Amino acid sequence: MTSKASTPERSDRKGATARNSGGAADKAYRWIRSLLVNGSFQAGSHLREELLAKRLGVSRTPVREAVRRLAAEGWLLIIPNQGAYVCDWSRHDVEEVFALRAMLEGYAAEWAARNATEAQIETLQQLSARATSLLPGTSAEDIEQIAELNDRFHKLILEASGQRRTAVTVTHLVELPITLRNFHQFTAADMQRSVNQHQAVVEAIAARDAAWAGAVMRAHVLSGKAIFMERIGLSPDSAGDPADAPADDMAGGAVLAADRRR
Amino acid sequence: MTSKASTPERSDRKGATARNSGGAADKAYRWIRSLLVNGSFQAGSHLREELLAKRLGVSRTPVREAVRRLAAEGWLLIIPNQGAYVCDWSRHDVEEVFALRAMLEGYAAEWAARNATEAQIETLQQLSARATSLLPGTSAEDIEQIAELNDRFHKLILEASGQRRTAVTVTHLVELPITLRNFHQFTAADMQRSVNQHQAVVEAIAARDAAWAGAVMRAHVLSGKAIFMERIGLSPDSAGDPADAPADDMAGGAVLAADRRR
DNA sequence: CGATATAATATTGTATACATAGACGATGCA
DNA sequence: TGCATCGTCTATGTATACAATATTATATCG
Repeated sequence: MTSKASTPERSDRKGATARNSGGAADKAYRWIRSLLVNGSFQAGSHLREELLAKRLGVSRTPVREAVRRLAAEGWLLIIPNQGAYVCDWSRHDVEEVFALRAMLEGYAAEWAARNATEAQIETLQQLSARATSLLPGTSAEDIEQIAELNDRFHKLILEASGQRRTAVTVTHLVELPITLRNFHQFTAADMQRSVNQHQAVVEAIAARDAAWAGAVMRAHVLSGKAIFMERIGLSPDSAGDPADAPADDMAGGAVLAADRRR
Repeated sequence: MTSKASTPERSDRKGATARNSGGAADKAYRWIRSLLVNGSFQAGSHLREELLAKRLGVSRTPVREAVRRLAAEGWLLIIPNQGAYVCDWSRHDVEEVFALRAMLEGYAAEWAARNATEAQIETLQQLSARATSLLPGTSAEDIEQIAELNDRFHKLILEASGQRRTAVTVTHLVELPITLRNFHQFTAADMQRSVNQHQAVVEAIAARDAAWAGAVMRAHVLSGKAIFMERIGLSPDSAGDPADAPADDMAGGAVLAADRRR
């Protein structure tokens, strides 16, 4: 390892992060993913390459690439010679994702406590403070703002941890349940608690206490899971799925997924 | 979730596992991956689609798909409009991978202790026993056999855990460092220890003791890390990378990665 | 001689055409 | 009616052709 060969030095000019170019494939990727996040596709529906391509004004080739990528990230299930299907989420899947997030983000927080620069810690404090200042946060814009700050907070911790592979895995995991989360809102009490927990995470990292930071972060994620489950209409530990409104006909995208079969 | 729509019921006929078809794309995927595992490519080298395609006797299209998939799994780094480069592995990367494996495989072992069927436990015991019987295992075939049993053991635990997303993540993580591991052999003592640890894992699972199973598995993975680091020529906790023989010209495949640049 | 601009070349990205495999429906038969 | 087989048809899989972009070599200017 660490060969002397002419590696592009990794995160060079366009950087590893900058897979986001202006290409048609990336355009297709972002578009389809946004539809998945919106819930515009019914779970289990069959995505047809040509339909997507025509709708986007590109050929099947970049669409194929986007679809494969989304499948690798867990959004779609590809069956050979048959195509891509939108994954549906069992209660068990959701639980697994939160458990993984707790482990991995906890791990990242531990390393952030060790590796974060002073500037990064400063930024974390600012993000946390700004969220606090918005706090009662009943209006829609406030909620949007807090959610944005929340995202940046978590992303910065992943970055500060210096654990790259962990970061990309978590990023994929985090985005998946958004599909469902978007249909519900957090109560003021939930947000209060979340913001407080962020504050605690910052304290632990600033104190360079890895174990503390990890523990607080794990608690934070699992607390989020409880809220999530409740909002979804599932009690945090019972089975079954009562009242599972699929939130249909949104953005008119569902038509793309029209499935022949009954 | 759990929609009533006509999902292909997930792991149906060809199953989610059976992305391994006879298609050219899968053929290309397996071939390129085997070269990566063998270390036939020098780290940092540029993979040209047309070369790979010609060598395999297929067109660029399936090769492209395979390359993108390998990039998603962490083998390659794709830079837009520039192509795919073989990732090189820093000491830090290797450590992160083992840390993740310890977490995730430990988690899987916990769930295997809860969820494994009696038949699965029986199989685990058999795998462990067969490895024990091969034990001094000095010959090349013995080592090969033990490695094979080892793989099946770990895979079965992942399967028995019922944690699907964890399983696929781990599978990707596990395969990555093989690149380097293949160039070295475990000592008899190492294998003895590994086999013993497997035995302990089986015991814990058979006892349905999740905490125990998780702890033993985590210890097992981290023990493997120590062996790995030593074999690679890195002391388990010091920095620097002395004696980094790239093990060139293997299987004649390195020619594929001939890089113009100096 | 060195640096910069520019042309030539090579490689990736996208579109289109063709091949192949699975799905759906019709037909024949028990 | 129920079931199996066959044919058609749709969607995916692969190959090829073309376009756009990056890299390398060359030439020109300071």
